[in-house]
Amino acid sequence: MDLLSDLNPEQRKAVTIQRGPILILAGAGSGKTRVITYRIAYLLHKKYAKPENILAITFTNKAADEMRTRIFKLLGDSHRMWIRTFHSTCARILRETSERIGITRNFTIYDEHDQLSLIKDCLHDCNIDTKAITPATVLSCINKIKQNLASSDHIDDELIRVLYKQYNKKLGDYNAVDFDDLILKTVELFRTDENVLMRYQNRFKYILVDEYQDTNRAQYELTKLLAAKHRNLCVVGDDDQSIYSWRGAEIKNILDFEKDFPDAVVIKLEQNYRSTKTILKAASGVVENNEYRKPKILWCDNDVGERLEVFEAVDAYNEAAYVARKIMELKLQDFNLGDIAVFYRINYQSRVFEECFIKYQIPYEVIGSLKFYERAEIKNVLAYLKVVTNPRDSVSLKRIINIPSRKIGYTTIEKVLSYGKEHNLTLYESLLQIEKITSIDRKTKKRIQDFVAMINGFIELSDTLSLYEFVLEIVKDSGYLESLAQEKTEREYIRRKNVEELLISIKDYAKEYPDATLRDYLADVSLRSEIDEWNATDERVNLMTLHNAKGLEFDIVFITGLEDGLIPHYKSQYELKQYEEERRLLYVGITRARKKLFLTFARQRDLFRGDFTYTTLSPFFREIPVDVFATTMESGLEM
DNA sequence: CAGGAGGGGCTTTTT
DNA sequence: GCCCCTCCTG
Repeated sequence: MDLLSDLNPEQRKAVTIQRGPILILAGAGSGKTRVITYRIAYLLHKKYAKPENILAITFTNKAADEMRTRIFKLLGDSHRMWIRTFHSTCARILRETSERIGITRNFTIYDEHDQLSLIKDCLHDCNIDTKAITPATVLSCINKIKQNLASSDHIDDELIRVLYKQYNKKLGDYNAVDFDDLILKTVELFRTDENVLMRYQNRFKYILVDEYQDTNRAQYELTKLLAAKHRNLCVVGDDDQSIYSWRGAEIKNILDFEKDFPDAVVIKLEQNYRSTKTILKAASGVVENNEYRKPKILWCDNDVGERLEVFEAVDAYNEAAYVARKIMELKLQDFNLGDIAVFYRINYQSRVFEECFIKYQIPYEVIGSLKFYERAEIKNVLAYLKVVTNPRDSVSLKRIINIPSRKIGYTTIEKVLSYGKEHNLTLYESLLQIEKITSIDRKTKKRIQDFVAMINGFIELSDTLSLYEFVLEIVKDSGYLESLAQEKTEREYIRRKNVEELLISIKDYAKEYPDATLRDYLADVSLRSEIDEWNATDERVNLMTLHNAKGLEFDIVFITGLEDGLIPHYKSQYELKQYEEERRLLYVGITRARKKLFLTFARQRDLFRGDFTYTTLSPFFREIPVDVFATTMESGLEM
């Protein structure tokens, strides 16, 4: 098979091992995606596996789409394989078997915003002041418990234990799950139902997990359960690129793989094909200072390349102007704007770059900050769809009952809710019995009855219309589109444009997946991230956080805001494990660059409007070997 | 009882 | 800049 000729000996070994557990420690730019795709192609080509026996897990939907495309190019077919993220894999498994865990196929997936609404309701129910404990704190505790597969009996904090139970009870009542539930409930299902587990074990004879260093406890457990029978588990990752511990990721999953599978074949990919020698030297200089890592040496055969340019800016505006000027120079040198990326630690930093790039007329794309599917107007439309598929979803129902304004306000909802609590009914069921609630006046009852009649009408329609026609019907009939059409303010205009954009995207979706139901659509969009939507083009500079940069590469990279308190972030300064993760974050950023790297920092930065602080240089900056820097610096940098 | 206007608080990273 | 809370009006 000639595809093996594209590979170096280590890569080839990883691709051709027929069975058993494999750990691939793949340094940055060492061709790990190539190894995974070629391995899948090889297994199928050699008839070791059928397409339906393959489960490949990626970190983002975008990575999954790319992998599918690559396999399609190699084999001419990529159907029946499962190439998905952990979350979308589990969503699908739960959909196929949901009745066994007490939810229906129509379950709603709650995002962080929905989770917070639910937690606020719980706090409200328990008469707890949000000043005593913030909803965000509760959310973070709940997520952690689920990510670590912790038992609720072992929660020390009484308050959290009560809230945790209440929160989960509500999710159950609403026929809804949160992100972490997708994994957690699948693990629980596999643990309790041997037949279901066996069905999936038999199906997935070969399992491949990418970015294994960023799996959490629940994902680890899920992987182990699925692979227990055939033991053809191939995990790929790099401990130096583990940057999601705050989301429950445990670096020890990759460090201890050989303990879990003593017969594992370990393959190290240490040749970097991406960057210049200079860039690699800078990256190594930084990451070598970490204590928690497997020792390794990344090397490359590429050119020495250009040295790193450093700029000390007066403030963030000066920093952005420098980046803009450099980008104009690069453009004159025939670089595509699409080959250029600007990275920063926090989304907030993107604003100054945006302002500046508009002024300099540099086309750009911001990836991540204001996520399309998290915009209020988009969530409103989706909430209508969620209520129609799952009327028990009270978070969505509450969201839309008065959007557009129907004069059904807070006090009325409270009355309906307390009636529901008394009679053990969901919000929707209570609305159906609105006649019986004596404390609500005639006029309000009429408004509610009209609303319920409208929703019921939508539910009936959902079977007869196509996905696109149906959504169009809803935004028109509900009066939502019209309410945005007033265009009194710039904001309302943008909102309407966004809703129209959503309609177009639904049309495209329906074209791509003609068989997809409303339920499929909702599951898909609930699990889509901003990076998934991003399409690299030649014409626009890419702006994103260091986290979003993982797995990507660009000719030219700017890493900005190299200041103490930003990289490392001030909240991660005090604990060594977090501190080292910040160092890895910088390492990830540096290793994205193929040809040229720019580092910038600002002497003062406005934390938020008008409040300036003087900064000091990032301690990580001093770890970069001095001889990789260009000698001609734009300012008198004190080293 | 609904809803708009105005004021104060806080911002890490995201499937 | 965004969200949430409060206060006031109709």
